[in-house]
Amino acid sequence: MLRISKLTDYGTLILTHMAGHPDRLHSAAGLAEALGLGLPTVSKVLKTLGRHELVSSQRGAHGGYALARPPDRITVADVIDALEEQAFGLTECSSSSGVCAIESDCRIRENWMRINTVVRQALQAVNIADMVHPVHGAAFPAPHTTEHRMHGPARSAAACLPAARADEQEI
Amino acid sequence: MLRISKLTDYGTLILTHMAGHPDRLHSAAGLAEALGLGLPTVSKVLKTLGRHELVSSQRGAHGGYALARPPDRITVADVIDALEEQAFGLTECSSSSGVCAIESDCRIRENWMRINTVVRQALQAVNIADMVHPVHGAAFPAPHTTEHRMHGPARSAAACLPAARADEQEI
DNA sequence: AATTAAAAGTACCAAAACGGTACTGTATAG
DNA sequence: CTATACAGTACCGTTTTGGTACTTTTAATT
Repeated sequence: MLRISKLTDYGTLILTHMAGHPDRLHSAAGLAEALGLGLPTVSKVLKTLGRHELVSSQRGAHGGYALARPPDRITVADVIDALEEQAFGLTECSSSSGVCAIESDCRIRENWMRINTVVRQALQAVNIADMVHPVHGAAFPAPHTTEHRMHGPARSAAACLPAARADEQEI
Repeated sequence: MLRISKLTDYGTLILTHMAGHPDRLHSAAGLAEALGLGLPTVSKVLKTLGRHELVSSQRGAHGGYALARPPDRITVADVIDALEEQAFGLTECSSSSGVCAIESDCRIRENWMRINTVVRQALQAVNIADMVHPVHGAAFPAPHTTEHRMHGPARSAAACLPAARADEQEI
């Protein structure tokens, strides 16, 4: 679908919130309350982010989470990498051998790799610190677009979109 | 998951094949055979592509499909737009009103819109004609990357990837 | 006109992914 | 030693996805 999962959206939301208050430690419960998300969900996201070393955790009473690095060193691509992995370590493609040999069209793969690289670079260019400040200048690359059919993450973003077809969240 | 759906992968595969033989009309059956895909699947993809005016169709005996425009005017973004739509015209976000009001964090939405724009531009920069020719020069923008963990579409692309974690297909 | 080739439309179903929740375990502060 | 808060695992309902079948419409050929 080329959409971003809700979990990823929550992740950016959470990290952005934490980046806005770098001083204190954030408990999962506190974040859940502040952002209007379910505690188990926030917990799950934070655990995953911790596993990928985007946040550090302090257990026990008065524990909580903090950003593992300065927010300008956590990119959107990092968040996606952490939260989109979900499951499967290898797939039918590597097991069921090559059915694609037909017609030598497999150079398309090379092209997709290029495309992915490009997209990835776009995502790497945006970091959490950028997200904290409302977009003002030309902070992001290439601002002028003609047709920007937007979409919007799930709760945070999409919840307040204008109208029909507002979801979809396709990039 | 930020992955591309198989249908979209098939779409680029089909269009690329057609672009390689611009002379003749292509029947769904012929394409299915040439690319090693199921006829119903190819049929479905072509119908959708037709609905979005990326291919034109000629019905009846000796009918078939042809590109609706020169391959260099069909971008990957076009293909994605056509094939990723699948279903839902509006979603919970527009119906269940705003739960996101909490904490004013909704400026994140604006940032996501920016990000999406950037990604979209990357996808708009690649067209079907680019896919026909094996990547040679710096045809695509920004080639040099450090970490390009690839993945790969489903049959065409991914089917011949190296090893573990080869799927995922995340962009 | 009949037949045949081929696209168009609709509907359906199994499998997988997503999103969310619960439960149990472990560490730390007071 | 108790309350707090993170860690891990497992589960389940819902939605998407991918694929198939069946019927209808259009056009060429004989």
